[in-house]
Amino acid sequence: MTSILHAPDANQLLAELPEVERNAFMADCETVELTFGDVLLQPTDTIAHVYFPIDSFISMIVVIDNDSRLEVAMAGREGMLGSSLILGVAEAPLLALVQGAGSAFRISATNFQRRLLDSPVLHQRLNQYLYVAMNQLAQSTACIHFHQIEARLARWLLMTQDRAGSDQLQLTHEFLAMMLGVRRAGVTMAAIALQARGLIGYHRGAITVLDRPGLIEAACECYVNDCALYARIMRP
Amino acid sequence: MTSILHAPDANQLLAELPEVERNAFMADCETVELTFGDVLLQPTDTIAHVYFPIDSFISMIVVIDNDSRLEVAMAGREGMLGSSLILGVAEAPLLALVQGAGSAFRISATNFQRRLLDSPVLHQRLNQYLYVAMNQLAQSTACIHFHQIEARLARWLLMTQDRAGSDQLQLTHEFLAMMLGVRRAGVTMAAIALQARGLIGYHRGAITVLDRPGLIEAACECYVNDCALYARIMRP
DNA sequence: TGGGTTATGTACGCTAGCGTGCCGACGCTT
DNA sequence: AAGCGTCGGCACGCTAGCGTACATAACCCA
Repeated sequence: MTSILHAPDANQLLAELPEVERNAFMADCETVELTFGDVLLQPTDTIAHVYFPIDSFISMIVVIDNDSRLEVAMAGREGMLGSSLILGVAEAPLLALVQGAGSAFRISATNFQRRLLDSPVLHQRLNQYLYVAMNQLAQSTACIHFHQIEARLARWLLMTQDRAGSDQLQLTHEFLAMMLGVRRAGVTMAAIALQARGLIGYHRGAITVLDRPGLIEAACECYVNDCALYARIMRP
Repeated sequence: MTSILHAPDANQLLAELPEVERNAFMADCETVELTFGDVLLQPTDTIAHVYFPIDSFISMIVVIDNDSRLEVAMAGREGMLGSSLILGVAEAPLLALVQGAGSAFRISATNFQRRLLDSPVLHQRLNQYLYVAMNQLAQSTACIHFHQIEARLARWLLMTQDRAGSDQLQLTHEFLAMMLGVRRAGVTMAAIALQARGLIGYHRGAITVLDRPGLIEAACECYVNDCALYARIMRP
């Protein structure tokens, strides 16, 4: 158990807990495989399980006006799905879609809430995560409003690369368009521009990050701001 | 004390607590007057006081790229300022600006945290509020991205009217432009359109809501969605 | 009463991104 | 090897909103 959690691909919310609490928590967890495209939660669903991704990652998406979609948050090994249960609310606010296949720890809602009560250290760490997520959500709102597609795409690819732990990403322009809330043709234009600058390469549903520092340069500052906020709050 | 809290203009997060908890909480509160334009918190400030508006209200604003601003949340008598302390994080994520002058209950950060520990009922209610605020923030992100200025302006006026408790609002187009993250001239166009439909009237910094149902019609659905969410979670 | 300040109306050219639709190229399947 | 579905490139006209700037009008104070 301990070995898994100390592995580079363990979930970061759990990995840094004191060993006693971690073992207790893990005893209630099972490891599940998530497949690309799985819908884990729909808005207003009752949350049955909480997920802690290991090498998978999940997109949280707002559905508005029946057919518009926009990704507003992402959870990979640095985060979790089902965070409203930390607040004691068992309702899902957003559409949760598996965006990167892989494994995750899963715990039932009732066991999760019991563990929260048992372990103030866990509770406090998850509260801090919630603060970070909320803050990032607010910053994202402004990012999505003010920044251009090309910079937003660059930021999105960086965030995805971090969570996928690979510089090869399986994504179509169509899918990216839904995430960013823009036209598919708009993504194509932005991708062409990034490719022309030698930052990425792509071919039929596979994007490769070629120049990560360059991509950070091309992205808006929101990417580094997000990273800095997480680091500041989660690793004091 | 009780009379104040049962008055129609008491803070709704506190008013519905059991009497014992409410009295204990109120003992640590003082009533303060907030003036239009006061900056109560800057991003990364340490939170010294938590505010529960009575007839005042506060805008929470993201500052990005040094000079762009965008309001992402509002707290009036239905809400509070300093909610990250509910999570045990004493850092302010956003710029908090007094947008409607009036009074508020104020409690020090340390007393607030003590009261949270003492009163699970209070803690739970504030957790629910945090869920609502987070959910509204996510919906707002999509609203700001997809909806047009005119509909967003209508929504914003309705939200402000609810919190001001008056159909007379003291606002310039300039100020509205900052809130909505658009040009002043864009606000003028939208205001002209709403006025032409007989929904509002205005004159040099004062806007009057003339036809509230019509304004709800003109606003995007986000307004009624927000109200419904608050009602569903906060008054079961 | 007059001069400055503030709020609003309006106009100009410009750009990002929209909705749509079509075409070609790739690659999987049979 | 042929056929079909998927993916990406591109082009069309269009719109919302931008940045900027200037003009009018109301109000405030001296």
